[in-house]
Amino acid sequence: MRSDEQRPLGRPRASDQTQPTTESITEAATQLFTKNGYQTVSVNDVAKQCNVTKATIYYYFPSKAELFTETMVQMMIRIRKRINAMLHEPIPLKSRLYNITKTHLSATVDIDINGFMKGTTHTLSPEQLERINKAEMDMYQSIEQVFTHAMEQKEIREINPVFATHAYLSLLKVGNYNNEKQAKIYDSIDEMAEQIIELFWEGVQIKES
Amino acid sequence: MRSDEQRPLGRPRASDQTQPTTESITEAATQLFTKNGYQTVSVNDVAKQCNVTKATIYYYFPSKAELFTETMVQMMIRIRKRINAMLHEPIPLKSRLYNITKTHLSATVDIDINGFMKGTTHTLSPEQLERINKAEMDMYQSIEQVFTHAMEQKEIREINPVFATHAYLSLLKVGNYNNEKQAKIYDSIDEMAEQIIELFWEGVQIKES
Amino acid sequence: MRSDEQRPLGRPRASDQTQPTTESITEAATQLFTKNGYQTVSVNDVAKQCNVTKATIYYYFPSKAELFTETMVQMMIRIRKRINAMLHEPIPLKSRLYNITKTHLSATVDIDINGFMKGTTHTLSPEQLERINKAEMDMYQSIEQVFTHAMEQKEIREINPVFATHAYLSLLKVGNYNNEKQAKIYDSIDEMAEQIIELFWEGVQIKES
Amino acid sequence: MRSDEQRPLGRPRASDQTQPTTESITEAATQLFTKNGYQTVSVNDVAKQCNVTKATIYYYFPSKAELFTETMVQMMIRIRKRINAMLHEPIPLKSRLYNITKTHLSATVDIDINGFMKGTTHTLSPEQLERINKAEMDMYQSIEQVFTHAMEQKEIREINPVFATHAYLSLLKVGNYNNEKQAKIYDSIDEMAEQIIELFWEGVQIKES
DNA sequence: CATGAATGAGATTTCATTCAT
DNA sequence: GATGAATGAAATCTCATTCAT
Repeated sequence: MRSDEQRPLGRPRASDQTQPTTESITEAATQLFTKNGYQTVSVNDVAKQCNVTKATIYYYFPSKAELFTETMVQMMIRIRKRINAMLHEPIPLKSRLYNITKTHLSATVDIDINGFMKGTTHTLSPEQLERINKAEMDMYQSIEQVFTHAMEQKEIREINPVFATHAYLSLLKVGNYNNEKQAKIYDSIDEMAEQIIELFWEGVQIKES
Repeated sequence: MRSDEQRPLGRPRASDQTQPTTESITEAATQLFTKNGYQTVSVNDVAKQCNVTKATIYYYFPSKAELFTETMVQMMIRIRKRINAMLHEPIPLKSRLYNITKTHLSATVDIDINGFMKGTTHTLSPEQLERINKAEMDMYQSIEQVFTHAMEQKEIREINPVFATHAYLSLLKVGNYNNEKQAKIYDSIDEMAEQIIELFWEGVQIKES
Repeated sequence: MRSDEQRPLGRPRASDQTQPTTESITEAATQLFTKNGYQTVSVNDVAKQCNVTKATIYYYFPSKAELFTETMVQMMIRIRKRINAMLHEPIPLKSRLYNITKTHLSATVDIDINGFMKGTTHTLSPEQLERINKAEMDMYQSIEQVFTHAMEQKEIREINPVFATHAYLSLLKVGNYNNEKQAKIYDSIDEMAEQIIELFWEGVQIKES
Repeated sequence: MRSDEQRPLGRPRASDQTQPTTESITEAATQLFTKNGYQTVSVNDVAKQCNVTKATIYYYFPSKAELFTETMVQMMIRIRKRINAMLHEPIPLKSRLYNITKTHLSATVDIDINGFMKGTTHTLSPEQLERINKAEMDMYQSIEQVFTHAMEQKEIREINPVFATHAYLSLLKVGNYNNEKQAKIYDSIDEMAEQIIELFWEGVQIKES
């Protein structure tokens, strides 16, 4: 179809292979879904973004809902891994959180699950909702565990670890807000991260009486 | 569900009016949009919820986008007023925040603007986006002012008031999370509010050196 | 509703009365229908143009189709009268036709019945179509008679008078074309009229053998 | 009319294809639009006429306006070609015009552009209007050139060729009128054509003084 | 006399999905 | 493995029309 760029004969070299189709699709889907939400993004949008046709997507995924589910779950698994790695470095908890914060603020994808789940409840099957939910929970769990551990070590004060986790992640989103709106709160990611950690850390620190 | 109360053509008799139609529409729209987001909710959904037809909605609002915009703006104005009133009671800032938190957690509507704005950027006109944006900013501003004032009064530590505002509101959303998911973090709203305020307050308090 | 322009008390003076409502409606309708055709013009368009509401139009006319029919018929009656008057002045036929042509070219309304009747066949009732048809025929008839008479007087050659009529009116429309398109054929109405009559007259003249 | 030949989902089998779908669509559209005008004809009407669904039409044409534009332009190109061919046969101009007239009167499609353009100005984009306009102009141009040439050859008298063109086409439409109304002017197409050419030719002939 | 409120039917358009190739 | 062609269902929006006031 693109006759101007004739492909040479023979098996293409490995380096020429850019990416298996499934991956291009998932990648495009991740980007679009997290940015615009489930309803707004059409299967065609995803197809265009990765230069295939709608039908190709249906060759790999049985439905839009499934594509979304898979995409979301995979994304959360990736995020969990990334967080997990940083969560177990041999440095003080505050520093670990600081690093995670910085990494997250520089990442393009958003962690605001609730945001792009808006309005999927009626469309996704219970089983799919459950899978996403599980992935989300898993993502939180390692953080919760770290908080629980830190509490035992008296590194932080007595606090519901689930609450602490959500409070922390919630504050992370303030950083995302920073990116989207025209009026930035802080100029640099570093400063933003520092302020977030500062507030959170004071909030969960052991109170000196 | 429809045929039991088939409304006749033409103008309805004046007698049994309980609420002006515009209000029923806005009310239904607020509920649906905040719960499910812009794209998911169809004009027909709104119509059904308030027992009128699609056409009636288009009689009052020129387009879905405009209905959404109006609804969001009005909602934010209401929230701002409510917050504003509580923000200026003659009690310590921490108590005022606690009250706001409690009120907000018991309210049905959500403050997670970013959430239901997902995917509206392509659909709403720049002018509409701007209106919503302004209403959002206005909503934040009074909180910002209170923080600025509190800083001057040495009630809280030196901190960017915009950041403080967003951090506070972000933590509020942890409460909404509490409502939606099956696994509640805390059983009572009071406890939830206490924990939120506790964390936030420690985070912004003047540090004793 | 327009509080800035308070109407004085008492019965308004006769001169203040601008026009009976029916007439404003017919006038507006004539303008819009002839310019844009039946389907394109909504009842609301007509209402706006004459500063009343849709309901008012329905107070005077039972349906859009009827409004259209009435409007068209009245318009054709007016045109017929105008043509008729000029058709019986005591001057040579060629001059009479020239005058009619000039008058018609300066008039705003269009005589291209077929044009704005496009697509009304399915919408108008047979009876309404018939009324319009009759008015159209009546409009033509007086011209036909004049041609028949002229033939008897050997003022023009033997020719089917119905054909002559339509040929003449057809040529008239060339003038309307002149108005609408950007590239005018002739600058002045006079010149246009002259050329039309010249061509037509030569075409129907008695051939000198 | 629908249920007897319920077409299954998906791509149809290749075997029994008589005509590419695009062509069926354009054909149906040409017929309907020229007969009933833009506004009256719904996309569904076109779809039904060529036994596909609305969605299929939108698969090939991005909008109704575009379908209309394409249809009109293609039709005018076809007409132009047909006229052009006859316009350059090596016979006297009067005979060529006679042939064109006869052919046109037997054709089903109408040349009355203004007629089915009624009310499209507000709906079509300027670019679409421009395309149609250009096709129309192109259609006229070859006729104009022939008249200009004939004038130089003293085959016809001095006359504005644009005017002559429109006058000729206008007279052609008298023939269409003949077809539509119940009361025919002449019984046979041949006679109609003769009369039209007779009138026109006398009208543009060199005057013997 | 005139209008505001409401509706039913239908128009245009989008989109997830299917299927033969 | 990938795609072009086609569709059904639904969404947004328009409009002629009705009716109580």
